[in-house]
Amino acid sequence: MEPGDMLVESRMERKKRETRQKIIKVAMDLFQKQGFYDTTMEQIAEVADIARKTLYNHFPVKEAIVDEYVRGVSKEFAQEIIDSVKNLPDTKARLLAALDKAYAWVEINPEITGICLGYRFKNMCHGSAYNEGETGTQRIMAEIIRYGQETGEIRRDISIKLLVLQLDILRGTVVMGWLGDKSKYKLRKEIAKIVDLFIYGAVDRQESQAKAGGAITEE
Amino acid sequence: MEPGDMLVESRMERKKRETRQKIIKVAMDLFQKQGFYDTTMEQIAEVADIARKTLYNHFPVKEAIVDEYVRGVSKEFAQEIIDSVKNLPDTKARLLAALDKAYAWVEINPEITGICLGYRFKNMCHGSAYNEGETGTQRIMAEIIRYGQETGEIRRDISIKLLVLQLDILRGTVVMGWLGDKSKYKLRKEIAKIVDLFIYGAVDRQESQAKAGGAITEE
DNA sequence: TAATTAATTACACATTGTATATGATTATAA
DNA sequence: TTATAATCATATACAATGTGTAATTAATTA
Repeated sequence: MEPGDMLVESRMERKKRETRQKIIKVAMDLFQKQGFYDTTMEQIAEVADIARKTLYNHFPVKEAIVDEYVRGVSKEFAQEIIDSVKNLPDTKARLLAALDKAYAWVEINPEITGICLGYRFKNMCHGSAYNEGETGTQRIMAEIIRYGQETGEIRRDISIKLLVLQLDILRGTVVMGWLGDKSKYKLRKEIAKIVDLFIYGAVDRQESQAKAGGAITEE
Repeated sequence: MEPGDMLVESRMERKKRETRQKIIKVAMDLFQKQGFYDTTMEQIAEVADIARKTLYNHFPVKEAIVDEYVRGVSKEFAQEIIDSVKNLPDTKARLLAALDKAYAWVEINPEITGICLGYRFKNMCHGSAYNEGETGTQRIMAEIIRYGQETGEIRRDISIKLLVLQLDILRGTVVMGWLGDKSKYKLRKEIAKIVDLFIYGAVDRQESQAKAGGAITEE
């Protein structure tokens, strides 16, 4: 036994993690090549060289593989996105810029995005999809909102958690809508509306609207 | 051929509708008796006295039965809820009262509610769950918001459709959260926060908050 | 009545996800 | 080191979902 071994993952834990990683890699490759719905768990197991039942031990449903993959990707990009919007003038600009970067990825991976969002929304009431661990996007939004609260721009009588939840849900909804009809909506424009609504609310505030230089209007 | 026959539904259409209604009734009875997940499509078909394949012709997945049932119930109650909140002082009070009534039903039917919301959220990008026909709850919220716009209380630079969508999603999210942990959250209190956030937004408006008599605070 | 259209049905099938028992590895302790 | 328990992988079997196809039945139209 080497020093610090009990802090590091044991051999068993490591092997398990390696299997998970391999499953994710194999599965995502297959999804990309032949589509999510035309790829069976059987096939994934075969290519990953494990039993089908073992696959189910790691991921209870096929969607869970996509979910974990997306979590990984978004966590990877979270910090650099946070850094890149830090110096923008206000919360609205920061949110728009951050979501804009996130959607660059979404536009390239529409199918994966749809699967993942559908899975998370469906299981929203169970811990797995929405409570276990913060998403990269959620962390980004939490940082931006926390900073907005510190600077006095965002109200402090509502918890960050609830604010992030609201924003995250709205974001997801817009993306889902866009996925259903990509021609109709311009993703960025829709997001701009939602962010404006999130920050200023549905109330009609003549004076504040003037101050903000006019809100986004519908065409 | 009797007069006005082409305006009325034909025999075939009527029989089809009757079959659908029978399926819904049979299924909901079974769900109530033995739970949603312990009821199979086979069993529903058997009790409804139709072939399993016929059942799938009417409802592509089991959840769709629940969805249509809930749509029916909510449409039934929509008008009377709208009427009952008409004379309240402002939009916020109207929304709270309306949602309060809706949640009386939710609290009695948690399983059905969860199934239905999960199904709608999952298929948000396809027409079926969120675009085909207005929900009762959506109609209620649309009416209240439209009235709020007329009286100048709610901003008019964002379409009713988008406002309703946002509100509907937030509502659904809160309910889903509550379903996952009924002990922790008081449904009404959570809703009150969400409605406040929806109307006034995330921005910190010192003067308006004073005017509104203080916003809802977290405990 | 005959022809056409639509719905129901029976049948077969691929796939999903679970339950159960068994073998293989690893961690823990005597 | 050996024994023991725990954990993961596996094989097998199974109930259920959802789909595709073709045959049958019912309803509409001419």
